[in-house]
Amino acid sequence: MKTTDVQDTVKQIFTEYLNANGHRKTPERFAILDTIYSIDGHFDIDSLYSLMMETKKFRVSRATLYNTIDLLINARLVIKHQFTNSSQYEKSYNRETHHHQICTQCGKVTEFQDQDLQEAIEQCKLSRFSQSHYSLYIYGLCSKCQRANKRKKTNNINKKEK
Amino acid sequence: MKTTDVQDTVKQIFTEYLNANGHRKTPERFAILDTIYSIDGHFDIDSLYSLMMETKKFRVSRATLYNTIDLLINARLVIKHQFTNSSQYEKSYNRETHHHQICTQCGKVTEFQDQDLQEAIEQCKLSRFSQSHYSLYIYGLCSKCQRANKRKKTNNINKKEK
DNA sequence: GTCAGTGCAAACTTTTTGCAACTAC
DNA sequence: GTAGTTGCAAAAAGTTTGCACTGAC
Repeated sequence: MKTTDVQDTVKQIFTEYLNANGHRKTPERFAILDTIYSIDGHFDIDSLYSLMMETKKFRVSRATLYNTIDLLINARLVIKHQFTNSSQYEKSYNRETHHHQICTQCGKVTEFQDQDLQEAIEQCKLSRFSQSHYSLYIYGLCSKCQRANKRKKTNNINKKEK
Repeated sequence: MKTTDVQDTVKQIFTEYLNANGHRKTPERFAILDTIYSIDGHFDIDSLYSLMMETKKFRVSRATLYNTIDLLINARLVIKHQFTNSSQYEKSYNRETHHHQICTQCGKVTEFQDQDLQEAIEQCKLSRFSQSHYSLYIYGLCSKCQRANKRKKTNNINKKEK
């Protein structure tokens, strides 16, 4: 599916969602949806705010961003993550399911895919619970930080570390 | 393993960790460790603070709670979660590996176990990344909220909902 | 005695809320 | 016209920081 097709489709899904729930179709809401679906990967409220100013010259308040993102989450067009203190978001329509690996040292978040794992999680039967979506976060050290630590350890050969 | 054994063991692990990293063994730190290992399930800073006042009559500042919990996370005795805006913690030594299911409506967090799933995740080979721990959060509706929604839908049979 | 650790309060960051002005319907 | 939305600013909530005092070593 081309990017433009996705943009159109999500716009349509959002329109239907707004109609179905008696919400208004304001220009702010569609500008936000559009910007979000132009972003690859994760973003937070602040970077979304800046990006809208830069690319669309469209100024919306942070309050509206929070409000609209809530609607988009309910419409299943956006997923919210909380790796750190501030929330991160990402578009969710027409994206491959993926998992996240997070470096506990530098905080870098990388995505990866694993078909088997994905199936195992989706197959997982939960009693009295209707599964809608999930997040798998794997914590550890990225290769860069591993190397950095190895260097540090060699330099401080006397200093015992856990 | 009995609870008292666990308490003793984690105290020993923490002592070793503090020694190895040149930190002091203050009474605050051990009181916090002790209280945390008396809690079943998740807790946040505020409830830990209250609990220490109630049960141990031990008053520590929030700043110290944050500091000490960071040490405990590094010592691998505590795990941090961020389901919501505020961080939640849980003891991690001698606990069965478990996953979390979170109700997107009422926010209730339940734990469950699944041996196959656990193995699938641990086996998962990540290129250039050394896995230390992981979190699997499954979102959906708990049975209570499912029933509540069903009732609501029947009452508003005319109001179309997504 | 020294310096890491503590308590406190202030600062900071992120998110929510109240309200007047605006606009989609 | 009216009620849902928006922007703004203030408030709230959670966490971090600076600093003087304390106590583990």
